[in-house]
Amino acid sequence: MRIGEVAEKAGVSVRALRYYEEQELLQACRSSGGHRQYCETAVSRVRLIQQLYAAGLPSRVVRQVLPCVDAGEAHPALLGQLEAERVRIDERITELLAVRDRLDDVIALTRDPNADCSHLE
Amino acid sequence: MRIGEVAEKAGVSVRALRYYEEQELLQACRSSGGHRQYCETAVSRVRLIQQLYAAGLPSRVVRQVLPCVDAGEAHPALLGQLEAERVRIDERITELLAVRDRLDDVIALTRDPNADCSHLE
DNA sequence: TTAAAAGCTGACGTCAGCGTGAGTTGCAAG
DNA sequence: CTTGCAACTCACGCTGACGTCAGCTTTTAA
Repeated sequence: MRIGEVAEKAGVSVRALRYYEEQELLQACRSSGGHRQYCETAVSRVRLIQQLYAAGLPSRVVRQVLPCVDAGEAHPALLGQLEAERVRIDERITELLAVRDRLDDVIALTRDPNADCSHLE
Repeated sequence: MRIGEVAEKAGVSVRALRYYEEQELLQACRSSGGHRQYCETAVSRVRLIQQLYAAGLPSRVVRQVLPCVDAGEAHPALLGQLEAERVRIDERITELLAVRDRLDDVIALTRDPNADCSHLE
């Protein structure tokens, strides 16, 4: 596949794909003319990268995590970092749930002034 | 309270508090010499601001949302935006849960090669 | 009273994840 | 062959939430 097709299927920009390669997150071989050639798994790989970004991981961490997801295992040193990231993600989830509840209260109160407001303050 | 005390209690930098004031997220009256004076509620307000930032809201949205949380209600126009933000937060939570499960699988496999790997690929 | 600590106001620096030209080349269709 | 889109490589720009340094003033502890 060529870069434009991967970009469209994965829902990201061409620029983003070049950036991922620069960050060593996504490999591509080259045609004789220097054009990038992606294999079929590239699309799901890009989706995974996006997911990890969405989880707040910076690219240097993504770069370390990706091979582990591929291999299904991690070096002991990395394992600690993975667990730390897991904790951070868990904290993010907890925060997001709290904020969501708070937003829900505001929305509910706006619609019905007698609604329960257990999460406010 | 003075700015240093608020910063310490809320666990943010002094610079951040000045930035919040600049963004009109946090008010402070001034002493005769020009030093900021915060009321007691400032600390929890800062925590709320941090929470909203953590939810991915940019400061212009936080600026709109804060009075609604205070009042427990929102203007109709804003209500739509709040609901949109709620949806976005919900999506983030779903993504984070997926990534967490994936990380869990890698961690589990690393510790025990026979573990279940239902979330990988 | 005086020195240290804490605050003040600019204003520039940073970092990540791309966006956005500019100028050049590859490649498939007519 | 040539046309025209798609890709290529620099390389600078942008945005947001602060960090940080400079130079000066206020407050507080000794």
